[in-house]
Amino acid sequence: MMVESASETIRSAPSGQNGVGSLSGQADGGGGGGAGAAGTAGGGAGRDTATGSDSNGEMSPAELLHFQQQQALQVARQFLLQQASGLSSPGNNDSKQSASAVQVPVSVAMMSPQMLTPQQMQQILSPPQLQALLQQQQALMLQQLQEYYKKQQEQLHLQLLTQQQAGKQQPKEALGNKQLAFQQQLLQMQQLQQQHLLNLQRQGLVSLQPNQASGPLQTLPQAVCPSDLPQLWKGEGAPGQPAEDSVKQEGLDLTGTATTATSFAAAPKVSPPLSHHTLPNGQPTVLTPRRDSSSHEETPGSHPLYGHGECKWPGCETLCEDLGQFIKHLNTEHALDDRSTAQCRVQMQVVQQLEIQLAKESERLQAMMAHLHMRPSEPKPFSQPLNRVPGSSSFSKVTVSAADSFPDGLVHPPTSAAAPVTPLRPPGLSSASLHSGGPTRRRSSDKFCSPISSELAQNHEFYKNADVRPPFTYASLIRQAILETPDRQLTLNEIYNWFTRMFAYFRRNTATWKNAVRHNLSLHKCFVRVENVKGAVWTVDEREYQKRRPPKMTGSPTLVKNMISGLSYGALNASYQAALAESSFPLLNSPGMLNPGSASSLLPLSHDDVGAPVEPLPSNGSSSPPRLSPPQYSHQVQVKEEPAEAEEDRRPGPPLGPPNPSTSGPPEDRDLEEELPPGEELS
DNA sequence: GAATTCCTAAACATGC
DNA sequence: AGCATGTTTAGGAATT
Repeated sequence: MMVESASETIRSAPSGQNGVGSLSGQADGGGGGGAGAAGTAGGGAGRDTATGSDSNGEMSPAELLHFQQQQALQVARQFLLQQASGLSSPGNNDSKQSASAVQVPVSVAMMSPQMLTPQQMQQILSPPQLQALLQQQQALMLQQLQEYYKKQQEQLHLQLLTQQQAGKQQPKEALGNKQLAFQQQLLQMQQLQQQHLLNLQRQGLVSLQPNQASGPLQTLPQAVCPSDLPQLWKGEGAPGQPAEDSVKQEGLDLTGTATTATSFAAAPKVSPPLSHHTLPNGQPTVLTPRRDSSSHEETPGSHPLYGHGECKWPGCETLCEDLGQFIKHLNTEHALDDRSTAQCRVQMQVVQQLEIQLAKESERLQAMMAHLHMRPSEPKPFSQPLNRVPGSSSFSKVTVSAADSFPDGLVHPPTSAAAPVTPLRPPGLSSASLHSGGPTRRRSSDKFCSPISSELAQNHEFYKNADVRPPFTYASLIRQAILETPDRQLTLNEIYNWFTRMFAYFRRNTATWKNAVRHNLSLHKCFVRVENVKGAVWTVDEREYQKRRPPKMTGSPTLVKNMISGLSYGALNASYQAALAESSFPLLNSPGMLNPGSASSLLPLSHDDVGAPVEPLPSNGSSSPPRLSPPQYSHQVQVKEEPAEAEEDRRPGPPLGPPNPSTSGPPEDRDLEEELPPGEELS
């Protein structure tokens, strides 16, 4: 009877899982995105008319972003095609051909609505290739724009001077407008760069790409918001419409353009780091083309912006009978003007978004593969993007450790009783399984409390950022939390904090797991409540904890099997959900599961990710953390082996700990623990 | 099928 | 009253 009502509430509670809810919410957004895709066609169809541009302008930011992302995907797709066919094509191509080959994707982005999924893309195209392409495109466009703006600035300056001297009646306004437009361009460009930088920062890219990040962009204070984009597109939606109009509309908030100009003038610094990349086909990056028309005019028989009798300029599908006509069209309609540059700018952002997305997905994929024991046949392709994107280091961390531990399977050799898992043990997860959620079982590591510390150490970043349920029992987690502190005692609230700090999973459904924590604290004898100066604290009675560990399961094949399968599914499920969410609406879902505390965690993470793989950093790592600082230390303890972890379990008191806990901590507890260590399963 | 473990939910008590 | 903290009970699920 009571069960009924209880089960009802239970049902309602879990079903309200935030993650799912948000995901579905975003899925709805995806529907909107689909509409945005439809808007692609609509925009293309209506492009000929001014109303078409207006309809474009009606797209919501979300739709627009989705739309742009689709464009970006097409970019990659196009590039794939080129890679597959174009590169091996007749030898009539010279470097120019390769140059144009690079530009094709950009310009063809709007072409076909159907496209490859990011996953498909990644399967075919190696991330470094795609990345090189994207970066090169950015560099190209950036450089073009920069040169253009420079010239414009000079011209404007000259004009301004001459006009001021000659007389100022009617030209004043026009000039003002133009200057305004120019300044607007600069500002927008700057904002775009800024946004890119922010994106990178959010993803942790910056820390690993000091070259790019060290540009003048950092000094820019404000970022462009997605809502700016519709305006942008609106402005360029109507080919015939002077771009100035669109610029005028938004020219009001122009301020401080002087600094804008100067900062922008320094922008070229951004491109050099990019320009060193070579094309996937080995051709060096082309830096010279200043206007697409000139650089392509010599292209024999084809033009990257021309295909199927249509102009492939984004948003333009003008029919051109032959190449000559197209060239004319290109020079007239898509000359180097505000509109074209604006379009270029948008495209640039699309590419940037794609780049970020690609990095994310690559990480995710590798994490998935790591969990599934599908060792990437070619780790190399992923290594680069991964290095570039330490941001979501949760995955890169797993990835890295996976790569390290896979070859030998010894990095984290089965410690103690958990040994049987060896053959199938997931790289980053030494002995436990992941659960996507719910009451599913089984938290293996509880049986072998020792592994949990190393487990956590190894996958600290993963658990911290991925919304994946840790494979440990509440009891073991609580114990771990307590033992991690120098004095091995925590208040309830501190335990809570430890949970939320260490596991993204516990950042939601707080009522549930907090209740469980309290329940466990009360239920298990191994947790002893001690009245302390600061109130009640909880300690671990190690003897009791050992006692309650049944010696079973040490080699149970079935359990191990279940464990593994559970892991695979759990990890896959969680990652997949996250991937779905993010891949579908990367621009829309920000605060998602990977983000909690992102700002605070990103910086150290990126750094760690770089060093983690090789860093031995054996014993001190997990045991030395000063109070309340586990996040900084733990995941580096990569190679910590059974002795280390056993030791840690035995005496979680860090090196620096012994002095104070010996006196401050609950005496009885300490005694117990120090006498007990031999009982650890390391035997 | 029983025993055990773990998880989740909930009711209740207590103190601030 | 509201909240945090503890305690206890109950039931479901998985495993042995």
